[in-house]
Amino acid sequence: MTEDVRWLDPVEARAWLGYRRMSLLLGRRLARDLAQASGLSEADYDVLSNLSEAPGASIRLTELAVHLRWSTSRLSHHLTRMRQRGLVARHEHPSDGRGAVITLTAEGQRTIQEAAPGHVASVREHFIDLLTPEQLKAFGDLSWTVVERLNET
Amino acid sequence: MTEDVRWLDPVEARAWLGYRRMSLLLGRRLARDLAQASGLSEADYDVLSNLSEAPGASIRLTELAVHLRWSTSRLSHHLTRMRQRGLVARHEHPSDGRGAVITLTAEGQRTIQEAAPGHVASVREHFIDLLTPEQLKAFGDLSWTVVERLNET
DNA sequence: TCAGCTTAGTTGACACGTCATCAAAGCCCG
DNA sequence: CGGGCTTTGATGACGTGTCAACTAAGCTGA
Repeated sequence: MTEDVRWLDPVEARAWLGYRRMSLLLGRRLARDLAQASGLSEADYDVLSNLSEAPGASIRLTELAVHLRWSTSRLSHHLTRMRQRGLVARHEHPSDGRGAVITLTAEGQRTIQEAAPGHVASVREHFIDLLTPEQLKAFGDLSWTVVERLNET
Repeated sequence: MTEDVRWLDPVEARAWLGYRRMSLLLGRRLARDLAQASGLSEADYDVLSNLSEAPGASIRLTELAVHLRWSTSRLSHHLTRMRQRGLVARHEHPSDGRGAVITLTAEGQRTIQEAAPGHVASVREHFIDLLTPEQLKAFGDLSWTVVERLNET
């Protein structure tokens, strides 16, 4: 039982720790900004913005889950909470008796419209505007490489 | 009340969506791998590895929280759960009556040692080994730029 | 000394995400 | 048609992270 583990070299370790720390701090910060400004969580924001881009602000639950890369379980739980807050509504599907069609309520519509400018500003302040165009391009390439690999399995 | 929001241009939007998606998928995947291989969460792993690097595998709670960039509340909750599983122990501080000193138990020691090789392999498989040395360097620079900015406030 | 401020850590309530399990409806093929 | 397989979505249990409130101990200066 010999040790043949390839530990991370300094450059790799710096990148990995940088990722972990950025992820932790950036997520915390954006979540806080968003919650204080509009009472939404990042999850709420993602649901609402996806919904508002759907034709008719209306989408099948499973389809929304696919767009978000969420499990249907997660989405179902989350929609229950959002529905209780009046941000979304659930309707029966006209032809599929199992189906749930989700729509944006007027309040959900208003909430996302009011939240978006501040959220984009926050994303700019803490991420986008700190990077050069070259860095943004490189980061886009890199992140989608990782994502595509994860999508395979 | 005119709209002067600077929305994201295509390059920016690609980088931001790439980050969000990578964060979601990579976190989910690594958490799953780690949990299946060793029954640890990423949070557990971070606590144990920080603890094992501390002199005497022993550290003050607040100091550990600073290293991890966690709130003391989060750490206190988490240590309660980890202590119930026998991974860590809590002792009184010799000179500060308020103090909690955290140590790694033998089982915690063994668990982190067994978990580490697989976790590093997983990090390599889904992240590090997908990138060129230049990309790793660039990503390290970029992520620490973001982190340093977040540390300021 | 001791009153008031600060620091260490705990706790409870709540939102969140995962997994496993389930019921109901749709589908497909004999 | 009808029996099984699949798909949709809901649900309960559980571990996690946040915020606010709190206790207790240490510290500081009149």
